[in-house]
Amino acid sequence: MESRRTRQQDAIEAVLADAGRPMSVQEVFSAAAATVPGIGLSTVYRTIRKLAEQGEIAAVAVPGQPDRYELAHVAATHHHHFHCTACDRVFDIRGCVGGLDRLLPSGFELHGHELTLVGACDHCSGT
Amino acid sequence: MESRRTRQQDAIEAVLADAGRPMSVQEVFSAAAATVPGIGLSTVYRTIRKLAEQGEIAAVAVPGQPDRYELAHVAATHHHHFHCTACDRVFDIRGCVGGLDRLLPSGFELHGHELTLVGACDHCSGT
DNA sequence: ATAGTTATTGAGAATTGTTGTCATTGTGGT
DNA sequence: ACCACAATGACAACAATTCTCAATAACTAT
Repeated sequence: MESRRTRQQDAIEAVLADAGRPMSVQEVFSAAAATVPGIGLSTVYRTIRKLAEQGEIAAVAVPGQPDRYELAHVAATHHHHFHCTACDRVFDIRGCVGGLDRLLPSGFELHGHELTLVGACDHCSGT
Repeated sequence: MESRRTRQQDAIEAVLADAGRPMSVQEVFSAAAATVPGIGLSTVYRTIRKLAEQGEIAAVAVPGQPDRYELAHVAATHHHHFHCTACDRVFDIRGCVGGLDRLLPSGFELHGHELTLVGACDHCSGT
């Protein structure tokens, strides 16, 4: 055999699929524990790392915080992120910026890009 | 007194000023040790954290890696970053994208943004 | 179904990155 | 030159992640 499907893996992928926003390992762990009580943190780390290596999920970095992860097919539907500095949550945003090639120094090869808007979300803004 | 200027702090700020690209704490530590032998890693962490809190330097996040830091006056000269996935270095890129407001969901407040291009640098690209 | 093989798990040890503690040092005011 | 105390450096403590390994459970072939 090469690979075995398990309850744990299904739960983790389901959590990421239902999330709608990038989640930290801890968040995935908590959510997955609801479906599979007693699931180990190691398993969540292991599975997320494997999925990331296989390109099934993408990592989203926020300064001073652990990475968040989201399904790659979501990431592929080109979009970006909004980081609320008040509640520290990250939201997905649709739409994209163009004309990035003109920013590229010569000799550099562009494979992708990541845009993060920073501010306050609807819940946290005074508005 | 409120604050005392020291050799260590000067060295750390000098390193960041001369760098020309965002540097990790370890990189700053190594570079500063050339000027101030025996400088402590704690001091570098402490100083960088203080500078970040004061807004003198800005943190740049890269998935799966420790944050990098760069002088805020550089960050203020609006620019963005290029992350070479081959050598894992981060470069500053001049220029900026506009029209971000149209990406913003209603109720959200935009304070800033961070764009990271991903690919291979001139040194690592096959070109 | 049943049993055998082995990929996967969960618990905890080990690593790595970062912050906290505290006696000692050295800056800046007098 | 002296003094008060902010800053340092060594190391402990903590946090996030990876590694290790015996026990478990998914798949295969009977």
